[in-house]
Amino acid sequence: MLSNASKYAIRAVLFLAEKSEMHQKYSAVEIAEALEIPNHFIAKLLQQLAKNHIISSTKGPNGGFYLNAKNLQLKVCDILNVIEIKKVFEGCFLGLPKCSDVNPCPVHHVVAGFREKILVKFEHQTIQEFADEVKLKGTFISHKGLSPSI
Amino acid sequence: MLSNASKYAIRAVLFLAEKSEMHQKYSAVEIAEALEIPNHFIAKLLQQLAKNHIISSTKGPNGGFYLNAKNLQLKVCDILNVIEIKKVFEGCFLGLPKCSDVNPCPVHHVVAGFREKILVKFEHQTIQEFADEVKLKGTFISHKGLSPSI
DNA sequence: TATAAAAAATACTAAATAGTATTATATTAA
DNA sequence: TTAATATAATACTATTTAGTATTTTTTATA
Ligand code: SF4
Ligand code: SF4
Repeated sequence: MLSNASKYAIRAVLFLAEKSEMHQKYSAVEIAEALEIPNHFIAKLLQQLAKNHIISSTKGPNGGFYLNAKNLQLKVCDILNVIEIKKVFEGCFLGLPKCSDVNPCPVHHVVAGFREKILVKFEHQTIQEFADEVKLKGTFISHKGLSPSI
Repeated sequence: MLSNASKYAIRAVLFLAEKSEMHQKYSAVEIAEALEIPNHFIAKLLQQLAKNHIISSTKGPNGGFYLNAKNLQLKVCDILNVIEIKKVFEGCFLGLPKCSDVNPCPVHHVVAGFREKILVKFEHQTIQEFADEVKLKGTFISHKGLSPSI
């Protein structure tokens, strides 16, 4: 549903959000290692995000990526709008035409309901809030030392 | 979420299910034209389905693809098991590790709920039932003459 | 001001998915 | 038994997504 690129980007931003209180910067390499994401791949994504002012960066020694106060108030879907080219929640789940509540397909209510809910989440929840929720609930964003559960 | 291949396959089977009362056979070309799907692509998918006994076929003049009574009692997910290589509903939506109800990610309940529901649909609803529901509710499975709504 | 650290930019390879073309085989019916 | 029709099989090309490598630019600091 989401591309690897989008998933990586979200996790990287969550990582930076979690660290944002310390006002420290993290290099692409550090982030890649922490999240076990391909080094150069995440670097490219971070650059795209920085270019679009979703995250912040400074070059040179002691430089790196970080989130400022403004970044933290952006929405989760702002990340997706940069990384995910094709709109994620568009297009028919079954490739059928003319979807509507009038002539719904057998999965209409399940799919439409899901899309509605996840979209509201992504459009309304700030990166800050998202990260806080992750922290509060003890969700792991790093695979390190964990065997995959799914 | 689903590949084009899976979507095409489902629509093709729905098409055959709808026609199954007439005990007529349809060539790959006819199906492709009716559903506006690439000719050779759907032919290949139909062959795979026939090989795995999800649909039936006969060669030669007046041959073609069709569904017998047994085919109609198969489940929708039987189609996906043939076409979709990687399991559709596995893997974390956000690429996070250790998903569970104990430490849920911010979209856990939305995603887990959706997966549960759609999986139940696909595993329990027969092709016959699926097609009947489509017919009853007037869902379009062909794009012909329709401008896309989404 | 030289050096090193890090982002930024560019260019590339690999793998997966999507789609096309060609040939072989089976079946029916004239 | 030959011709036509349709599936079946094989092999190919194109596009998208994923991932890698190399070079350039910026900047802190020694
Ligand atoms: S609800 Fe059904 S018809 Fe509508 S977009 Fe989703 S799968 Fe397609
Ligand atoms: S519920 Fe959340 S943590 Fe679990 S698989 Fe889905 S996205 Fe990942």
